Amino acid sequence: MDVPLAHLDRLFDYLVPAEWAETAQPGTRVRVRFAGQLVDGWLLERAEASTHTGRLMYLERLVSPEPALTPEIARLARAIADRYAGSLADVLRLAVPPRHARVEKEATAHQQPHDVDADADADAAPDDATTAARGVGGPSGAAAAPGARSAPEATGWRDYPAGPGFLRALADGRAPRAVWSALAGTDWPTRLAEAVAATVHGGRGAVVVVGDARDLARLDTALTTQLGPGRHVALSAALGPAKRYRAFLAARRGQVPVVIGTRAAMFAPVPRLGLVAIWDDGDDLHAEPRAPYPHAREVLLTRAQLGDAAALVAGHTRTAEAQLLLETGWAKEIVADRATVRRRTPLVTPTGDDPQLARDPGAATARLPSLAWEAARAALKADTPVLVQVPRRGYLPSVACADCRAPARCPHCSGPLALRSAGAAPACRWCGRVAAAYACPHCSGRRLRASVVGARRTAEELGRAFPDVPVRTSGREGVLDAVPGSASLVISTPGAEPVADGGFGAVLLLDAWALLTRADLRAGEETLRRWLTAAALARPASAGGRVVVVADGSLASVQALLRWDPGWFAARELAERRELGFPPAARMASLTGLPAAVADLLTAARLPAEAEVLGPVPADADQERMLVRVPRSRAAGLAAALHAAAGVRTARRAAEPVRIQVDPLSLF
DNA sequence: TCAATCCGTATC
DNA sequence: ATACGGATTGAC
Repeated sequence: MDVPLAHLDRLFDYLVPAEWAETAQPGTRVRVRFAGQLVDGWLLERAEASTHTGRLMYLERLVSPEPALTPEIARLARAIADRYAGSLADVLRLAVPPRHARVEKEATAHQQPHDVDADADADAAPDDATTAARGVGGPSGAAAAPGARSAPEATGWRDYPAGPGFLRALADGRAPRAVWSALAGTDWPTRLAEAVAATVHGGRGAVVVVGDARDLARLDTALTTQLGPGRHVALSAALGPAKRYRAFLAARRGQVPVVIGTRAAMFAPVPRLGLVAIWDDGDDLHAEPRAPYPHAREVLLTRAQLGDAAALVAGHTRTAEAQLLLETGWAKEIVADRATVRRRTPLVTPTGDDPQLARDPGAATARLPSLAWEAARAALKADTPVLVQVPRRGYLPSVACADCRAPARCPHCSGPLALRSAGAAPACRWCGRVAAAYACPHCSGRRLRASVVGARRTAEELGRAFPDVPVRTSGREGVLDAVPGSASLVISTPGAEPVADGGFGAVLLLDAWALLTRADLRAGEETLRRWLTAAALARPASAGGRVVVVADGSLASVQALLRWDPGWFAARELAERRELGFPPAARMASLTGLPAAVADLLTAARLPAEAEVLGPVPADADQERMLVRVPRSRAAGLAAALHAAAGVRTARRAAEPVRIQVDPLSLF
């Protein structure tokens, strides 16, 4: 029932008019009269009789006989609603794209026998399914359709001792679960495509989720190579309603065994799901911003669990959540041995942003320590491109002492000082106090400089330093996909780094301090993720690849980068979160709303005995935020209690909403 | 004692 | 939003 009220999050019985006795199947969309109004709903089950004692109403309308909601996804949606203290209706809105009647009709044509004329609208590929398969789960379903290529030799997985075994298990129809730490320079789209191909070869389907459109395009290409055309569809919110529903239907109807996409694809139905995979699960794009705010990794892992499918959590880095999967024994790691890691990784060197280096005559610009400058010069001289990672524009520029370069910290709370606008006095990003008369505690200097400057300015400075070299930028406006393997400077914000033909000769990671001082539980993890993602684009050390990170070498994130050991960092991170009682070691929920409303919800909630209520934490405007923490063993109880309490409030018509987020991405 | 009205609550 | 049941009120 498409009503947002928490206390109505349950099933309601209706009579099915005789004329729809056959067509009104589970999974179809219906319209019903509910409390006097016409509302949309899903037909979830057919039954002989109802336990409802009151009078039953008839279905008002069968919107379409298309069973868009499969039993697997219905069950998954209920599980995700329960996990995130949300309503089934909210999850279903995320899970099933809006119906597009014309697409539904036109796509029916594709199910007619012999209607496999791919040329009719070849430009729509790969959205269009063109295989001969009909129906889901039949003995000659799409996954085993004739014409499937034999499983390709997935040699790239041999770099990892557990890799070939994982692929064999996929092909054999088993359900292995793994956390994969991809090697630097690896062609990860091809590795993922190989895993998918092995699954498809074994007669099953797969769902793969990546963070953004660029990653999706790369995976799309790799899959077409591995599986041939027409064996998969790409789903993303960017497609637009018609294409999106067409791709969705192709998967739902079993015309393709594989769905790839951004998080919009995490609920995509595929016939006989055999594998779910997520690339770069630390990317915050995987967190759904709409209620109940499910994370793609959690949705996919729940699917694997419920459907007895294999799972692959992949990335250059490793999140604390992935580490927890390993430490609980739920998944096994796929990592290369140390010798292979060393052979594939660039040489990583930290360099402090200290005054000695800055005064070095070799340092041609104020921002670039000499070591970074040397690495760039050497790479350009070898006619290889240089990648410079700079913080995204729009970040508040943090400030440092202009004399000794020590980060300027708030005298009251030690938070980072930032310039809100040029010329204004710096203010603390944590407590908001304005530091009007700042004096550096190290050298008593009174002058401050912005330690984070926009990408444009960096590009200008570097361009001046290397006048004969082309400078390209990749960022918000204008993302580069790839650059040639010849000498050039590429200035990029995190996440927008292009790949370079043959790899970058040098990668410079600037302004680490801006990333590391973010007031966030995940700051360290996120910093390492961005560094490894950029550094993985460099050539191996043996081919001259160098990475210079402008940060203090004693920091854990820097250490992890130097050693190229994301597993070590993740274990450390998880241990720390265990100690502090933070997710994923504990389960947390945040409640955001007007103080009275939040208090009201907490009063109504019958929280598990172990629950701790923390806060309030500052939130927007007049809102406040409370955190509730329970041990992982009480996670289900916490979600149930919060959902029930939300139900009590909606039943009472409490006007002021409270946003409930389980495992919110940021806690502070 | 009974009907008209009000209020809270469920919504098949 | 609307409909229903139970409680409340006021008139006989």
